[in-house]
Amino acid sequence: MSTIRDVAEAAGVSIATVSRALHGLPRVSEETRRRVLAAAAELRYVASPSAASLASGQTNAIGVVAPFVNRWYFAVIVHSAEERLRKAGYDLLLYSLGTNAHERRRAFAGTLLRKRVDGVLVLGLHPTPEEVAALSAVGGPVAIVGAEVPGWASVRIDDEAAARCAVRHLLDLGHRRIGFIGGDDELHTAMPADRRLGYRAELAAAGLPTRPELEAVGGFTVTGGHDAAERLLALPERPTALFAASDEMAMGALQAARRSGLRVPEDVSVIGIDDHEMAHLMELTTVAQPVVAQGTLAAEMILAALTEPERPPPAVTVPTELVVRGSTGPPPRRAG
Amino acid sequence: MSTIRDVAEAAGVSIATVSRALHGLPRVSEETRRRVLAAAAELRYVASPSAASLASGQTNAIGVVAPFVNRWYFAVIVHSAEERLRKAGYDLLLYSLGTNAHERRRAFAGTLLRKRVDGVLVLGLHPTPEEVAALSAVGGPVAIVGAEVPGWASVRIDDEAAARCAVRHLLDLGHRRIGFIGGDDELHTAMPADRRLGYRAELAAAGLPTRPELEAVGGFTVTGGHDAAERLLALPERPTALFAASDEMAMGALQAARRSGLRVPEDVSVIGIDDHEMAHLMELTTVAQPVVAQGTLAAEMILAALTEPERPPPAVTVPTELVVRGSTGPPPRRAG
DNA sequence: CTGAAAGCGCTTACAG
DNA sequence: CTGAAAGCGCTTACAG
Repeated sequence: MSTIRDVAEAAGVSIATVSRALHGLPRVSEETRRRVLAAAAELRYVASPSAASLASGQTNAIGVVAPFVNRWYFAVIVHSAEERLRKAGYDLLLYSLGTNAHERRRAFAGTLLRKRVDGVLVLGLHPTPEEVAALSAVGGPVAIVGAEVPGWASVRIDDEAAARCAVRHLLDLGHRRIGFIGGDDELHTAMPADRRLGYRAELAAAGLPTRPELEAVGGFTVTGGHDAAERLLALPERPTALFAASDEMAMGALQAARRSGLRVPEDVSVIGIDDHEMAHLMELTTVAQPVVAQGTLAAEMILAALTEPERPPPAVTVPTELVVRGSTGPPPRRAG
Repeated sequence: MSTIRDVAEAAGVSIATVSRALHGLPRVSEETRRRVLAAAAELRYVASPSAASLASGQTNAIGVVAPFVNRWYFAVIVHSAEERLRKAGYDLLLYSLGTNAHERRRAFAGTLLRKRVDGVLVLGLHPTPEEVAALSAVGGPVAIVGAEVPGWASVRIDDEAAARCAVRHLLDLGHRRIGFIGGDDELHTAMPADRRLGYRAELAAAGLPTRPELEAVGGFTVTGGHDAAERLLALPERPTALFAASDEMAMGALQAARRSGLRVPEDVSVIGIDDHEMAHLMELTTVAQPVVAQGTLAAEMILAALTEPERPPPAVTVPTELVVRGSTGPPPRRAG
């Protein structure tokens, strides 16, 4: 492994000049720059990131903190953010916390990230005020996807509006008994109450009461959605439609309906949020959100903050859109 | 941000002693160690990874090179590998190459990874001999998932055997006209010819000829699988069963069949490979592979190689298993 | 335009 | 058990 010293010798200049030439800094003659680049290429020189970081105070790496990467939404965001950051010359350090409270604490306390990254991207987590303070103390800019945090750059959808849009679609079709499958609000791991609030608000706007027995917990997983739907569909007064706070839960609901011998949408309608890559396949009606764009945008927010630290961090809300497919229709006659 | 010097002063010792105490090295008195740990905690000291790397020659980071992270198989492996590596104190640097040949070259040339990681995990790629040589020159141990490379640790399934198992299942049910949906062998991005070879071999073993018109390219995506199936199902002599080299392509095939007005499995059977998390949901028969386990195992292989560099790298083949669900059945009467 | 030198914050023989 | 010192490989004022 060659070092900057080897390159300097080969090019017949000092290491300072090598550093300048390689970084494209001014005040290096074209002739010298050429010699240095040739020598570096010849020796297959790659600068040591550790040494460069130590000397410059920059790591050229961004940390991504997410609860999972093995779930569609997070995987897509990580992928698109990585692509954007790589293009700007940054590495991506992955911190997937799982449901491990200990890891979560370590990550947010800064133990994991301090002195290691120039900025942080937080995905799908609602940090507590203490966590926000701790992560902010890490030093670099922070951007968050899926929530809004004062002082941080953020990009997200309007969760309440998305939920209202879904419920309105069902109301427009004539449904009046609409079940809700939400996440587990205890965990603070994903958008918490907003989608539930939207569900209730839209019902209220239509003059319909909120019925606790129509709300179930699906934990944002396919299986959780299935089980929640199973319970809702076994109710004496069966709902004619189910609104799930994510497509994965909605897919589970689709399966539960089929297994209960119910036809979709003739007997029961199902709608989700996301526009998961499989939603099309399953003919699932959903409120689509731009996932790739959110990852790219968040990455760009960090890059911008790195360049212009004094700019106030932007808080962007990206639009959602109702995508009607085959899983929603009018309620069955006898129920309507 | 406090440095080791601050801790040394607070504890009244030298920085050398602080370093030893913090690393749990011997030859530090209990009393001193306690003082150092207390001072470090008090100051919220976190060692600079850059400085530590520069001085020790170790980065405590592992690079993961994969074509995608936004596909189920890769996302699951990255997640499980990260979990295992984190536990051992290693960071995970993500390099998702996409289909970008330029990025692929950079990654394998070592430009991206040299001096940056202690080891490399390669996922779902079949590196060329030159790439193998280049990545090996990066220095640390390399483990690969999904292929076997001389000199590298590896974990994978027997792709040919898995394919034969799937085809045998269809043959046992009585199918004789079996279509194949494979990846794009040009790309070298995933398991290339092995699953196709298994398909042909099992047909041959049953005394059936290989028919080019029954083989289609699905590119390992849902959409690609859909389109490939559409073409196969439009054949004058329609196949009674489709074997897709991945579950995602099989799911696309399921949809294509449905759209063509064909019932599954009454009119056409469909089988995949993977046991994707949605396979259960779609009642898809498949040859299951242990994905989480492969990620964990590969991570452990790297950790082991880091500890005992002289040990010859292991090459492990993990077992697959036929999971029969609702998407396969006997061929329709008139065709059998 | 170029170089000598200080310094980034650690680890690690070496000496005691 | 502990410390002084060298050294890891860069970047960056500073001087010329």
